[in-house]
Formats: sequence, structure tokens, C-alpha cells
Amino acid sequence: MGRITQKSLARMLGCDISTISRALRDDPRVTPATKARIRACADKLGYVPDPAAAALVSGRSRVVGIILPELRHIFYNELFEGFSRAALEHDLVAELFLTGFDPLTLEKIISRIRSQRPGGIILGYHQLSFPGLKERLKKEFPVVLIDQDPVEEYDSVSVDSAPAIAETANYLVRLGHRRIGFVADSYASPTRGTLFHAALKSLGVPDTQQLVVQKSGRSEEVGYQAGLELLSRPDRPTAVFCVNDLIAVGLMKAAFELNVPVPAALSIVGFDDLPLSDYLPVPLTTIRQPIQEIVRHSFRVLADRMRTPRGKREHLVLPSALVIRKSTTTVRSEP
Amino acid sequence: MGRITQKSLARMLGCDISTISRALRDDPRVTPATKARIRACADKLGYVPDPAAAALVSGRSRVVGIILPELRHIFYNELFEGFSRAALEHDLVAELFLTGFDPLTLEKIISRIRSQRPGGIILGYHQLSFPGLKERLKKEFPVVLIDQDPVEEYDSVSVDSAPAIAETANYLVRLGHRRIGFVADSYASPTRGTLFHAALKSLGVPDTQQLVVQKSGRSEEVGYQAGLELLSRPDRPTAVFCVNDLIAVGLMKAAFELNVPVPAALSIVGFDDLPLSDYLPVPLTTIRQPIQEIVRHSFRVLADRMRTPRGKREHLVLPSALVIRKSTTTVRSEP
DNA sequence: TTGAAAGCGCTAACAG
DNA sequence: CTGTTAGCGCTTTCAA
Repeated sequence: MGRITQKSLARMLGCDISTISRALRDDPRVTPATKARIRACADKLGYVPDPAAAALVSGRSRVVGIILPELRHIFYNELFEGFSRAALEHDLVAELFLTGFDPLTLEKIISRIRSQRPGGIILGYHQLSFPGLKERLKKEFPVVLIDQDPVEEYDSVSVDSAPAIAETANYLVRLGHRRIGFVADSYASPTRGTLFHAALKSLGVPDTQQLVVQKSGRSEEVGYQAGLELLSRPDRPTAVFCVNDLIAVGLMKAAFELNVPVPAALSIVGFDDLPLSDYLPVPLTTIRQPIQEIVRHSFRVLADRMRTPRGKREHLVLPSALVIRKSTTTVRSEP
Repeated sequence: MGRITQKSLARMLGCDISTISRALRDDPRVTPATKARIRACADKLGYVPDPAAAALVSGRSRVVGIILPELRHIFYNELFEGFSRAALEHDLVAELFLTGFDPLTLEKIISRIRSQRPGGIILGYHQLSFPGLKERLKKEFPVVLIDQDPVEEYDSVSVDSAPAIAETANYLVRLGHRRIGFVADSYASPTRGTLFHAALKSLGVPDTQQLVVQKSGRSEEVGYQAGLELLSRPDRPTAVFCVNDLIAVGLMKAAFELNVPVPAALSIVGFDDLPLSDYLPVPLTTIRQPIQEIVRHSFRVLADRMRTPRGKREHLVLPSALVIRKSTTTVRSEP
């Protein structure tokens, strides 16, 4: 008695365990007939492969490491939920490695990841915390980069936010805005700000660098504090672009508290298009990240690379889009 | 050349592999001196144990299965992030099993979990999707129940929301509310509603069962639709208790859209105290769940149970608390 | 196309 | 207290 193993299947079917192993892994050297017979029997008896044994002998597991700075930001949250579901479909296991916490050194996180012998790795944005991480990982595992600028020697699935950001700048300027703020938190890659200001500049908007706020902390709090700061200035902005939606939420609260009506006196644009954002009292104009597409494509690319480690690198670029809702409108003359 | 194994350590130190194994697992039968020597050498060479091998031979892995219906609700999100961090500290691996998706049968999920041979399981609320799950799991693994009513034969860490819910009812009634709505989504355990209505009844509030809305779908959408429904009724409520904060967000949007000022014409109470909730334009009055305490205690209980499988069951009960912010106020006379 | 045999890295009896 | 000895369940040579 005990659980069903390849050995027990072999005994029942009167063939060798290695044949079972091959049949189950769809090895072409096994006759379709025997294959079918073995499969049927395995299914009937509820055979479940032991991943530990498979990992031990083959040197790699069915684990896919998902490396993300944190989870509580809903963007990462949705990403990870997506990966969990995708893993389920591909019969893999998505394992989360959080980089955004203090007492964690590069060596520690590497050794933690290594000890799982993952079959592959999806590496989210991490530069601030762990420069050098991707180089180290690449030596041992197939790595797919997401949520960061593509790099030649890595497979990557990235989002080209340049057009949407330019469109946002353009849109705000068309609405008459000239004093346009920008708020970022510490997880944000600097790219968004750079692109946004370049776009503003090319539209002839006077330099708005003094309306930039960057803070570290919970995104909502960052947005709230930045809002209090920006909105109490004499040259307060008439529009603010937030590097993520949660910052926009905090900013909206600050505006509400200071009796600055949104969008009448302050237009707000976010970034991410969280499910929540459409349900704010003033639904948020924002740039949509194609989260599910990121998940789908990065998983597929990784699966390819796990199969053919030396295959040609893929660099997928997904579009993002400005979603106009109610938090933005034309500038009205000042009170 | 190759990676450091116990065998290679044994060769270098001139002792047997089993001594290495014992020293590394802190077996009391090894002399402190040799233990130290072995540890030092292992550290110096960067020895990393192979979890696959350990799991294979011992029959259980260092994986702790975390079973949750979904992740995108921030309550689960924070829970899982907490578990990931706690796992890191305990040198375990938190693995997420999502139950809230369609094409998943009880058998499938069981077999998936089983295949990982987790050392223990933390089981969140799941009754709606998978009755019978906990009974099946209990036969094979140490199980700790969270986010659900305690059951005698299981270790559990639960939250006693009764006092906070009674306090909420009492608070709303003191503010003068009599027509009090209640909105739930499909993940919610029925307990909250039952407790709330019992409390209202004992306060002499006329029956409010017709102001109850229960829907399935994304929480924000549920709240929004429920809001549209409730607020357009002739006997519309002056206060609504939402079974979670995201529902409250949706409800707030509906109120805003229908020009029902919050809290002046509609008081809203949520449940969870998400980080977000304090940053809504009208900061939400809500019942706080002690998420980090749930994580900490359930992990400790599980660790105990993994060590002593036959130990006495623990039933921890944590308090929740009403957090009063700005979304609730006294009833004003009707327009 | 299938079978035999070796061994992945580790743990856990059992001896000494 | 330490060493010897068997495997855990599976993959993967190598032979047949």
C-alpha cells in the first residue's frame, strides 16, 4: 500500500519503470499504443509525479521564480496573481521572491533562489535594491525581464510607454495646462519622468522641474504628501501626472482636503489602470498597463527558453494606452 | 568541480556524510565542537542544501501551502505578502494555491497540493468553492485555519469580529440611522451579515432585510451596482455596511455619481481597513482586521504543529476594531 | 522500441 | 557520538 509511483505502475503493467517514465514525458521512442495504455492506467490510479524526485535527478525543478519588489502595490499583485494562474495552466509552480525588504543582501536572495533550482525566472524591476542581480541569475537560469527597459542579452517583455506618455503630455497641454506637476515614489523607474518631461519640453511647456516631487514610502502616502506640498504652493500646478495610480489616490485625497475640486481645479493622471481606478469617486484618467498580456507573453517566452536555452532572444514590446476618464479637464481661469 | 554537497564537505573534513547531515540539522547527537567546525566550513564554501533531495527522502518539503480564494483583493494580498516574508524568516517557502478560479475541481487542487508534499498548510476561507477541502487536507498535512470560524479539530487563528460589528451597529444607531443597508460579495462568509443584523435587531432597529444586497463579481463593481440599486430606492438607506472595503469604494462612487454626499446623506462603513482606505477622498470608517497578527500567529502555530503533529490544538482569537474616520456621521433630516 | 542499472543529494535506521 | 548502509522516486545512460 502507499502512493502510486512509476515503480508500482510498472509492476501492474508488467513493463519497465523507464518505459513508464518515457511514456509519461511523451518521449517519442515509446509506441503510441503502450503510451496510451500507460497514460490510461496512470490516470485511473491517480498517479501524481513527485516533483522532488524529478528535480533531484534532473537538476531543475518545475518552479518558476517570480522576482518582484513587493506585492502590496496592486500592479505587482495582479502580476503575481496572473503568474500563479498561468503556472497552473502550464503545470508549473510560481514562486514569489520579494526583494523589497530590508535585511536582505544580494547574496542571500541569490542563494535562496538557487536553492530552489528554479527552471526559470521572471525578473521584475529591481535595480534600486539589487544592481547586479540579473547578471548573476543569468549565469544559472533562463531569465525573462519584465517591467523594465529591455536589455539586449536578455529575453524581455516590456511595455513601451513612450507613446502613451507623449499622448498624455499632449492631451494635458491641449486642455490648456501649463503648470504640470509630476509625482514619483521610490519603486518607479526614472524612465517615465524622463519621457514625460521630454514630451512637455517638445510641446513648448515652460520648464516644470520645480513641480516634481519624489518621495519614498507607501504610494498613497507619497501622493498625499506630495499633494499637500504641491497644492499649497503659490504656483500650484493645474495638472499632475502620477507615476502610479495609488499615488493618484493619495493626491486626490489631498486635493479633497484642501478643497481643490478634481477635475475642475486640478486634473490628475495616473499610471497602471488598476481595477480600482475606475471606481474612485472621480474615475481616474490613467495609462493602462497590459498586465495580463505581460503575464501571458513572459510566460510563453520563458517556457520557450526553458525548452531551448540557446534559442534566439525575444524582445517583446507591448503597447500602453491613455485611458481618459473623469479626473482630467480643461483649465479654467484662476479664482 | 560542481556544487558543494554534503558529500564533498564530508570528503574535505574527513568525516562521514551522515555526521554532516546531522550537524547541519542541529541533531543533538553531534559534539558542539564538530558541529561548529562543520557549520563553519559549510558557510565558508557556500553550501546550500538541496530541498529536492531532502523532500524526496523525508517525504515532506519546506513548502508551506497558502490556500486563498484569490489575491487581487487587498486583504488576501497583504496576507500573502505577510506569509512570504514570514516564510523567509523561518527558512520556509510560502506557496500560493488559488481556489477562486473556475476550471478547478476539488480533486485537481488536492492533487496539486499533494504533489508539492507541503510540510504544512494555511487554509483561508474557501467554503463556497470547495466544501470538504479541509477534511481532505487534514488527513495528510498539518492544517491551520484562518479567516473563518474556528472548528474544534483544527488549529485556527481567527478574528472575533462580533464585538466590532456590534459596536458598528450601535455606533450607526447612535448616529440616528434606522434604514441601514448591507452589501456583500460572494467571497464573504455569511457570518458578518448575520452578526450585524442580530446586533441591529437587538437595538430595536426595524427589520432591514430588504436593504441587503449580495452579488458576485469584482468587489468594487458589486459595491457600485449595489449602490446604484440601494440609492435609487424610495426608502433608500442613510447608512450602509459593506462586507469589505473595496465594496465601500464602489459604493462611494455610486453615491458620488448620484449626488448623494458622503457622509452628509450617506454614511458608509467598510471592513478590512486596507491601506488604501485611509486615503480615499472621504477616508473610510471601517473594521480593522489584524492582518500582520494573523500572519504571525498562524505561522507560529503551524510551525509548532509541524514539529509536534499530535500536540494540542490551538485556537487563537484575535480582536478586530472599529476605526472611525470620515465616511460616517449623524443622520440629517431628509431633503 | 524496451529493459537494466546507476545514481541525483539527502535522511534515517542500525551498528559500532 | 560517529560511521555504514539503504533507499526516497525519478531520469538517463547503455545494452539488448
